[in-house]
Amino acid sequence: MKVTIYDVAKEAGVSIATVSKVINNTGNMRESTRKRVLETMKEMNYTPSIMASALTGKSTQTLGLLVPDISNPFFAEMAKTIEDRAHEEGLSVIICSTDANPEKERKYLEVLQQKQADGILIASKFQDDTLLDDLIERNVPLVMLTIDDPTMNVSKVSIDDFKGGFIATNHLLNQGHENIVMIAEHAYSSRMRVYGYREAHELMSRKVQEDNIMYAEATIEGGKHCFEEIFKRNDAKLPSAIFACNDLLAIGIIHAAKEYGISIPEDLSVIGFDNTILATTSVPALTSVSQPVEDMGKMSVDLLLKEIKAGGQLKDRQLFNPELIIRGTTQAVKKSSKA
Amino acid sequence: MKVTIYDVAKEAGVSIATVSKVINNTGNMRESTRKRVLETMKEMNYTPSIMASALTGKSTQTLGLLVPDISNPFFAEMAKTIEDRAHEEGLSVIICSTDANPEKERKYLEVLQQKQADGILIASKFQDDTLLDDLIERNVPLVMLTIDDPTMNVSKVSIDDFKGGFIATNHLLNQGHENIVMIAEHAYSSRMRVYGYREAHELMSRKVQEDNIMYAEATIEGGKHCFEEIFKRNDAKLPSAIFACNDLLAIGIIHAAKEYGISIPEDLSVIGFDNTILATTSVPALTSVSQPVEDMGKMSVDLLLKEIKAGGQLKDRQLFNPELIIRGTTQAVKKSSKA
DNA sequence: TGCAATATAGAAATAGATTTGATAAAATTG
DNA sequence: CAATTTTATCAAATCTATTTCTATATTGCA
Repeated sequence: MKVTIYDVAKEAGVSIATVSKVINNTGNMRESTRKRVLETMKEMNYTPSIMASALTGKSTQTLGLLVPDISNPFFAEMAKTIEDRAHEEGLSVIICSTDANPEKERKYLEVLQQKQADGILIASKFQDDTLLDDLIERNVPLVMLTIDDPTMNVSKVSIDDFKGGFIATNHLLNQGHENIVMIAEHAYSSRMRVYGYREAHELMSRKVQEDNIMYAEATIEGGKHCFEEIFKRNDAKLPSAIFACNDLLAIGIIHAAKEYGISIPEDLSVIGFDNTILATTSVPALTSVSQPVEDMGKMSVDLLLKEIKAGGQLKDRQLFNPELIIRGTTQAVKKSSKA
Repeated sequence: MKVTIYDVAKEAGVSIATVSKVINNTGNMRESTRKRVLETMKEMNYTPSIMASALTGKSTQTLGLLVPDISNPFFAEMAKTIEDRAHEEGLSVIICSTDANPEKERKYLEVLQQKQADGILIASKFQDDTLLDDLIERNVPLVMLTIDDPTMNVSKVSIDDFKGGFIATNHLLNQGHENIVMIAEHAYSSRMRVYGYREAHELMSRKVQEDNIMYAEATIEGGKHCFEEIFKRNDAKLPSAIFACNDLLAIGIIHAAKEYGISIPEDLSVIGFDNTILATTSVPALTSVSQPVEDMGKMSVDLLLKEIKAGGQLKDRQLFNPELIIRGTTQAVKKSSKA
């Protein structure tokens, strides 16, 4: 069987209390004793049982990560950096895809608490905010990732979504596009990106056509549907550019456009968001607003660790800079068509 | 504080032993008692502590999943289906990306055992096979996923890689390609795919040029490097088709080809493997050998569950069928060039 | 009715740690 | 050198379950 603290104690000729102190580096102790115990532990290849230690209220060395969908490359890439950083610190990560399903949200949160996760990283919007409020109230260490919702009083790591929406729209406007459709998700980040979209118009004294702001699910299919809906509108009003709130949507747009015989970027410019691997692999390569995934993932773990130490009292906020990566799906409007 | 078994026992007016029996549905008991305890548990919103229960040797309701890299869309998609299935069964999944790093392999396995994972899904090759041998010897419930290595005496879920290699190569040969480069990974699955590649040649009485079988890391960069290496060869010997062992490599090939002014599929046919989202989003869409990711993920969890019940003694083997999805990156050789 | 057989419930041991309070040993002080 | 303080160690309680064994209570059958 597994070596326990009792075995070590017996072998080293001390009590289990002494061994425990050596493990946790607490209390006073003769240097010779500490050394002897340490050696015995090594010799016997002893590792403390996390279960037993967790039972007494100690940490489980486990984090929870809630994402909408791990098969979305953006979250997969994010998960990778989080996992890397966590493992560096000796923590494991339990990943949960909520699928924007309130029932799953509830259940996963329950499971994570039952498993006594030391802290939870939330990169998924919650249908039911009261679940989060409950966590906050009970001081569960929490960091919200990519969700900079000011109504939530927790630590947050995200990009400046307002700026993200602004630079994308601004780029299109500067290229001469006048009719720009924006496709948003039903998520907090999108709200701010929409404001950025508005601000860009405002600064150039352009009026926003309200029906140019559409909403869709963050999937390729969602993008296709949107395109079809746009296409069904009055042909005269067809946009010359579409700004999608993530790469999946943008890819969907591109696919649908191809089916409809509309060439990109000649007839239609497209901008995505997140700058995932999909943006680099699509042809033409997708212009996209990049989030510094690695920095954000690393920061979110570091922040959560601090939060855990502070007992969920910290409430920090880290804002990163989005960056527009210009590739092949955007193009200036030809003067002829403008005139 | 949290409600414990003691609280429930006191409230229901029974001993903790009785409550435990109700929880685990063991032992005999008056129906009225069982009902009363059940009601009290519900009223008090009691959930048993997994830590305490794990301490006595019970399950932790946790699985480990080892993949080479969760940010590779193939494994992300696989992880999603595994996670879904596991959660249906009330299990959480700890995901670990080994990055083909022996040090990480060792550490992650150690962590999973320390956390008393009920079972481990391995979808990552191991540099150090002795680590796995050790697990097998100690009857740790194990399922190898996408790795049908006959030297390993464990449960396995994979596709028929031989067939996968065969149908891809066969398709190219039938299209009139005579000089087909195959890019493999250093993984067991690739070995079998290479045999399939050979068999396809054999059946058509074609000789395999040994230097047409190349090896690379499963990344876009790896694909690019390969292409450059091929290109550096004698121009006269340039292949008319490349069969890559995964989509990332194929995408890398396509990118590099573009840089070198070689058009696909006119000048060069490309086949990928895994049929990930990348295959559908690339332009032209990538012809790829599809693995039934959902079925495989689900099956691997089900198998692992059985394995757990059987105490790691089962040793089942499930082989799925690969399917060639023909898209836009493959094309028959023009007769003129053949003649 | 009496005794064996069975059903029901609980006391106590156990799992592997942490932590507190007590005690013994060593060091310090007057 | 005795009295006091400090240091080093351990016994025992605790955390929240599971499980075995024991003690009643109930039932069945002669």
